[in-house]
Amino acid sequence: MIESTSQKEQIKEQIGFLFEEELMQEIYQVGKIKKIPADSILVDNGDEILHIPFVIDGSVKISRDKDDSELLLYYIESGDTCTMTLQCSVTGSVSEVRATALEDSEVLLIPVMYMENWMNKYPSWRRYILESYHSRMLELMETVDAIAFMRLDERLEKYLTDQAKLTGSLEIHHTHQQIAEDLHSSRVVISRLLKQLEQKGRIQLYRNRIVLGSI
DNA sequence: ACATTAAGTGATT
DNA sequence: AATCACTTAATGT
Repeated sequence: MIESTSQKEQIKEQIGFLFEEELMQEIYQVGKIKKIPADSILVDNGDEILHIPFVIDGSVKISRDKDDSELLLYYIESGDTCTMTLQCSVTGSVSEVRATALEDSEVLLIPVMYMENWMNKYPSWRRYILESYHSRMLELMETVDAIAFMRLDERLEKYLTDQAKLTGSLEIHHTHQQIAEDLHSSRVVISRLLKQLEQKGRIQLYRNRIVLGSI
C-alpha cells in the first residue's frame, strides 16, 4: 500500500502515462516501494518470484549467472520491468537471471497474484506487458549480436558508452574486474584493452574510476 | 608502517 | 584472448 503523496507522485511520473487511472489506484493499493542500494542484488538466480519489480528510480542490470561466471544481458531503466520475472510469475518457476542495482535505485513491487487478473481487466496492462517482452527481446538480440560479431575491444567501448548513457555520467565507477565479469572476460584482458583506449585518448583511467572523453 | 585490493605487464599457450 | 606469475600503485587500518 502506497500512502505517501510524494511516492504516488513519483510512481505517477514514471509509469502513470502507461495506465488508466483505475489501474493506477489498484497499483497504489497493492504496491510497495523498495529502495535498492547500489550493487545489491534484487533478484538472484533460483529465487522464487513473488513480486514483479518496476524500476521507478535508477537502473538495474540483468545478468546471466552460471558456474561463478556472469554475462550481462541488458539493463532496465525507469518505467521498465524485467520480462524474466513476468515469465516466472505466470509459470511459478524460479528466476534464471540475476538483477543487480546499478546505482541507488527504487523499485515498485507488485505481488504476482494480480498479474493475470490485470491482463484480462486492463488493456493498457496487457499492451504494456507485451511491449515489454518485445523490447527486452530486442535488447537481448543486440547483446547476442555484440557477442557474435564484435571484437572484445569494440564490445568494451560499447559497454562504456552504454553505461555512461544509462547513468548520465561520463564517470564509471567499476573495477576492471567487474567489467570483465559483465563482459565475461578476464580482468587482465580488460585492463589491457582499457590501457589501449587510454593511449588513444578516448578515456582516462584511475583506481575504481574511468572517465570517458565523450559519448 | 603494514595489509589489502586494484591495476599494469611480460611471457606462455 | 586467456592464464600465470609477478610488480607497482592506491587505499584502508
